[in-house]
Amino acid sequence: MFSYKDKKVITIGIVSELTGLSERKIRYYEERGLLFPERTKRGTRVYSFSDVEILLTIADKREEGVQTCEIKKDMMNDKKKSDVRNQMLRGQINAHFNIRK
Amino acid sequence: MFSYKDKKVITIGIVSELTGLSERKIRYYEERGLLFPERTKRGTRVYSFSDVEILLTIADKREEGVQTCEIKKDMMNDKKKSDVRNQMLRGQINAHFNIRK
DNA sequence: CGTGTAAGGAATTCTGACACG
DNA sequence: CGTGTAAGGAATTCTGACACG
Repeated sequence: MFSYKDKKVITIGIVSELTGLSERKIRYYEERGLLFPERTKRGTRVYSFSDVEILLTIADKREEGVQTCEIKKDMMNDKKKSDVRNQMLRGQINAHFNIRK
Repeated sequence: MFSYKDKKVITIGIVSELTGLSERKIRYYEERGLLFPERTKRGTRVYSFSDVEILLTIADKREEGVQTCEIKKDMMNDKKKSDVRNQMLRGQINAHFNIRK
């Protein structure tokens, strides 16, 4: 359920190299609620590979001129869809096991 | 072929938290040739999740009193074995495709 | 709105060395 | 051999703000 992909261990400097985005931009997108890094004890932001992927998506949309609030809506929608998908999957699994019972 | 697990993106402070090992130990095990972090442009060491796993293995062995050179030999052996395994697998795949041809 | 930058402080990382054993 | 520590410097990260637009 929890893989390396979601483990928050990458500091902002590395994320900046990985994405080509300035630290300013990365912090700003967080401020806008587009991603949620964790913090180390001392307050340094740490990101996951998933966060890096999100940032790359944001970078693409920004290049197209899409505003951060629009990007956020899109991401919420994608999340909803995948939530629905997960619910359906769970339903199917339940159905499967009910038949077998 | 190349996954998040092998991507070198974690700085030594985070690795230290993740493994419970002091930075001194982590650098020393590198000096002994047990793992090979990369460096950022500015010279900071960066590690992968694989490196973190290696360090946890080292920590276990060190607790048992095994010396670093012994640990290194073991790791070389394990590597050889998995190399052999990979060769065998490749052989099987080739055989499979030869039959189909 | 989105992003750059200068500012000052606090925490990080690096290397080479001394210490103990 | 394996690890701690103090030392000094260089690079990182953080926040709040001013700037432009």
